[in-house]
Amino acid sequence: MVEVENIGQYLTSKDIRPSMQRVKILEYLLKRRNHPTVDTIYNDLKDEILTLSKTTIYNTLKLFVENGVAIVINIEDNETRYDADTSLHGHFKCTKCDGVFDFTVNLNDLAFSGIEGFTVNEHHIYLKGMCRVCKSKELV
Amino acid sequence: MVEVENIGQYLTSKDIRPSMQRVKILEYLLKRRNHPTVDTIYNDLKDEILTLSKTTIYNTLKLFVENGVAIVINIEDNETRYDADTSLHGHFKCTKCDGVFDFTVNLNDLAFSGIEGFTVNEHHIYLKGMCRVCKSKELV
DNA sequence: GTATCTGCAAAACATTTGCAATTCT
DNA sequence: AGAATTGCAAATGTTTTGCAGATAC
Repeated sequence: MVEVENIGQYLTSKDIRPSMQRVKILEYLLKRRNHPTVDTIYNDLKDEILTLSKTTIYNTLKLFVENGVAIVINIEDNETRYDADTSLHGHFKCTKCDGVFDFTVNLNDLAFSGIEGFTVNEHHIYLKGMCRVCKSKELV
Repeated sequence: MVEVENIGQYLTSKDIRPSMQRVKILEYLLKRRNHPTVDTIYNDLKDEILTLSKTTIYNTLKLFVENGVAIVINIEDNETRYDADTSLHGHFKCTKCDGVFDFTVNLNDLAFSGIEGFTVNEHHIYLKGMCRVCKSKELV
């Protein structure tokens, strides 16, 4: 669910008690859509939630992932990012500005061979390159 | 190149001096095709190369990736794996046996939308689920 | 003999764990 | 009160860095 009007209600429907920290973290993910790391979330929320600890962010994100509220993005090996959009979509990372962008994946246009008979539960599709904005800046 | 007859020559063509450690590590990757972590490589080669250190494996793999001899596989957030097959293909991880399998990906232009005008340099396509062997064992 | 490469030890990071204090119901 | 949650501090595990010795050209 990317459009969430009542975060507390949404968390409850996912069997997660809506504590203040959990609501704020999910709200952050849904509003920013910046595919943040734990560190990014911590730095952006620590002024709003003065007692916030990284442990709580780790605990919360783990809970979110287990209960289908968020997914893990492993587009880079030295940073684990999170996304509250759990629908099937791809992630593009611009190696120039380090931004991560969502894109639509049409599975019907992707043909996989060599894993016939396998059961697929998760799709992770990552692309890397240069985004349009960085490309236009290169031309200057 | 997955079929490499002369590893030393191949490394030289990639501007990498073929030291004994580098040749052995690449040979390992090409023969095993097991998408290993640094730790796996270390444990499998330490008896053959008694003085081998993990630092050398880290150094070597970094060099391989920079020079297009290997690619990084980030299918799991707690383990960085490597593959000496640098051609476009996908990786399937069985969450039951933890095996990683290669598969062929046929990319169609229509497959991705929302990143028009972006330049794509790398494709990372990861699937997770259960492999055929583990599925057959489940039925018992 | 000078560059490069290797590998030990220490440092740097990210993540997890143990546990006590706090907060909910 | 009792259960769940938070957050500090310590532990763990992986990767990087500094550097001295070994090796190659």
